[in-house]
Amino acid sequence: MANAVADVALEDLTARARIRDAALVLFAERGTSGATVRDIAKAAGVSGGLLRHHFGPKEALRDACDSYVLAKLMRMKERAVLEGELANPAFMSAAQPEMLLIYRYLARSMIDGSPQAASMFDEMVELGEKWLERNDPGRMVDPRAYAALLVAMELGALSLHNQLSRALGADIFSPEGHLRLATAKVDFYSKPLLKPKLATQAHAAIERLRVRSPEPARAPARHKSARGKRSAPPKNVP
Amino acid sequence: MANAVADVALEDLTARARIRDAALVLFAERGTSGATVRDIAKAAGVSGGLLRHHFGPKEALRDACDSYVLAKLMRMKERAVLEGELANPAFMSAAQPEMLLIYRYLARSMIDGSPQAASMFDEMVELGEKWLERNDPGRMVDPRAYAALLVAMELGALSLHNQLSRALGADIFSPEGHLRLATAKVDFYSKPLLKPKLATQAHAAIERLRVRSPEPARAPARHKSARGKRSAPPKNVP
DNA sequence: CGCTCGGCTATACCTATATATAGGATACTG
DNA sequence: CAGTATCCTATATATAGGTATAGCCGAGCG
Repeated sequence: MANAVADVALEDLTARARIRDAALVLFAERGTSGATVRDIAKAAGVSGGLLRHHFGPKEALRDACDSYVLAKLMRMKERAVLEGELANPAFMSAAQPEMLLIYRYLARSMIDGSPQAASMFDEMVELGEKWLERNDPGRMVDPRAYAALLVAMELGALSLHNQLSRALGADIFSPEGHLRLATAKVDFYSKPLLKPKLATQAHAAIERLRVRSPEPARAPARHKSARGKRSAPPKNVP
Repeated sequence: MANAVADVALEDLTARARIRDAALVLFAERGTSGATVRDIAKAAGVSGGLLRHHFGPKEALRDACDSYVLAKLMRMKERAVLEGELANPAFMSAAQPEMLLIYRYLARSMIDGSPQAASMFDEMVELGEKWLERNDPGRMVDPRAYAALLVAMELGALSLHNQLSRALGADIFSPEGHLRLATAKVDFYSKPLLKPKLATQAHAAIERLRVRSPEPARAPARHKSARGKRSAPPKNVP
């Protein structure tokens, strides 16, 4: 558990800070419902009562963690305003270990879905959209959606760090695994999977769907699901 | 609540199937620890005892869901072998509503992390890697890592569907939201964020990090992080 | 009819967990 | 030194939730 930061060092020596740090770790690892206050207290080396004394009910502890992470992100944001860190594959290199924890917590809380997590997500989307508009004005057909997708994918991949690490054979938070992932990220962000021709085809296909009755695959009213080239008729499989 | 599929209609009328379907939904929504057997039983309209009668302990129910989803995916795989669905932004259009549920369950179980989820993830990575090798042989420097990242990002974005939907102002599983997301995906997969020059720079930077003893880019001399009982191996790196 | 058997409910546990309170120890202040 | 405010532990309480069991009921079958 990383102690927080130098400039709040004094407070971070307190039990309160230890509790918060332990909560960050366990919430990040197991989620809100998976982490128990007892385990958090034990991890922080204090009694459950003290935890309650400082933070009150579990949800309040959770909120405190959210606020802490939010503040951290704000500080980080002002340090590298709109530098395009989202798309910079080296941005994780720059992060201190405590920042990795922050990001893991962030990714997890996005899934659990607290109100603060929602606003953090939106904040990041906003940031990404502005960055897009500044660096590539008008290149994407829907910058907002693009930014949202970008953030969701980055955070989503992060929240799957366990699977990712196993598939890669190295913890993506270790130097080795991280470098390997960074390489893949550069490829990912520089070599388009869809070639222009395919892309225009795809856009056209989407446009066709958009114009048509916006009833994608669901059963259209009365008739059987006639549409769709692969409406699988009753095959009999157990 | 989508009943499973037409082609197993008979079995799906049974309470056992209703329980399984309800479990799929609740596990997908709240995760393993967040969903209670009581809630699942209530959602299925049966008693808790019957649930236990059919599936035994909670973990076994969870396993049954995993197996079910795995089987579904296998069937889907054989239907569209290596068709590149991962990278095909329209692949979700083709999916029936029940498939959406399957994917949501999949994404969630990746985070909770059962053994079966792990093998499913690996399977998808394998699939993606083969597809890469077939369609763009030798284009990516590390196809394995690339495929893993791709899968993690796709599934990760899916697992953040709540945030994504809110940021977009439309449920990404609704026709409207889905189309908007599909458009963004086409852009995402066709318009590289990193231009070639930047990409080579980034690759070079990573290479430098790889040879050197990994030293974080901006590591301001920080005084003792001594208190941490973190394992103190030679390389102190993010 | 009387029997069993599988699907099903109701209910009884018992542990884990969140919540709450009482009281001890320590430091700081007058 | 007395007092008190803060930090802290130990313990109690209520509830939730996973587990387990006893028994009902309707269908098939001799």
